[in-house]
Amino acid sequence: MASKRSSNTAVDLEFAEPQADNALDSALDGFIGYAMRHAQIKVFQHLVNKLGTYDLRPAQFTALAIIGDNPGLMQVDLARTLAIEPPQAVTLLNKLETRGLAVRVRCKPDKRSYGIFLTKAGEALLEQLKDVVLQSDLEATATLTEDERQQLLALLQKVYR
Amino acid sequence: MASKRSSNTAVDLEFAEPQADNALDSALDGFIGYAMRHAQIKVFQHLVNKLGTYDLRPAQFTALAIIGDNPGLMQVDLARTLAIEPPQAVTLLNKLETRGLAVRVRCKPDKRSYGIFLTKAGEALLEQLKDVVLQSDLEATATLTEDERQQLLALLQKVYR
DNA sequence: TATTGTTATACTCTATAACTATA
DNA sequence: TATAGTTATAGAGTATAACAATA
Repeated sequence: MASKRSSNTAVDLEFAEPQADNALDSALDGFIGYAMRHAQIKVFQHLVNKLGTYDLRPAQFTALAIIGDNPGLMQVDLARTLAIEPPQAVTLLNKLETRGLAVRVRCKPDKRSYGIFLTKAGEALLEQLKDVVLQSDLEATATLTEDERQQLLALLQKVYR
Repeated sequence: MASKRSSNTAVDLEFAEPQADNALDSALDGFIGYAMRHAQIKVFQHLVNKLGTYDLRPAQFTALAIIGDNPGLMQVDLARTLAIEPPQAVTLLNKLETRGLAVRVRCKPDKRSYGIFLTKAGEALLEQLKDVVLQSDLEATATLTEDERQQLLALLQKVYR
C-alpha cells in the first residue's frame, strides 16, 4: 500500500493542488459501479493476501468449494459455475491435481468426460480454508456491523441473481 | 444458444442470465467476497457494453471525470487516484490525447510535469457520459428499489473508505 | 455432426525495472 | 540524490480457434 502523498513541499501547496488528499474522485461519489469496484478490490485483495499463505488464488478456493459440494461433476459444469472458459478450467484443475488436492476420474458412461473429486488432502484443506476465507471477509468489512454485513450480502445477491 | 459470447460489438446485450445451473455454488452463499465479485462483474460488464458505444473503457471515463473535476492535475496524482501505476497512466492519457479529449500542458514551475486538462470536446463528451454511466448503474441494479440502491451505495463506501 | 477436454494463441490488464530530463 | 514521465518487458487473467477422442 503506497502512502497517499509523499510530497508535501511548499511548491505543492503554492500552486493550487487540491488540499484534501483523497478528494480528487469526489465527482464519482454517486456512481454505484465506482463504489462497488473499489470495495471489491479491497475485499478481493485482502483475500489474495490471506490465501497467499497457502499459495492459492481465490478462484482455486472457489473451485475447491464447488467440487467439495458437487463431487463427481464434469469440467464443463465447473467452468460454467466459475464463469470461466473451458481452457481456464484445464489450467486450474491441473494445478489442483498437481498439488494433490483434486483428481480427474474416468467414471462416467460418457467416456469423453471426467468426474472431478477432492482428495482427502483437498477435503481437509477446504475445511481449513472455509474458516480462513470467512475470517478474511470479516476483516475486510470490519467497518460494518454484523447487521450491515448481512444487509450488504443480501443486496449484493439481489443485484447479481 | 447457450451463453456464448458471439458478439464483441458495443450493442452486445446481456440476455445471457444465469441459468438454473447456479445451484452448484450454494456452498459459497455466505461469503461476502463471492457475492461482491459477482455483483461487481455484472455491473462492470454492463458498463463496458454501454461505454463500448463510445469506444471507451471504464477507466477512461473515470479518468475524464477526475480530470474534469481537477483541471491541471499532474499524471502522478491521476495515477494515484485511479490506483494504477504511472506507466498505465501514460497509456491511458495517450489514448485520450490522441482522441482529442484531453491535453498535457507544460504549465508548471516544475518542468518535468504536465498539467492535464480536458479539451472542449472532452468536456462535452464527459457531460454526455455522466448520464450514460448513471443510466448504466440504474439498469445494472434494476432489481433494487431506489432506497436499496442508496443503502447499497452507503454500505459499499463504508467498506472501502 | 456435436460435445468434452485439450493445446496453442492472442489480447488485455497489471506490475516492475530502467531510462530521460529536470529538480 | 530524488522525482515526473516514459519505454520496454513480463506476468497474470481471459478469450477464441482448432484439434483428438468420443458421442
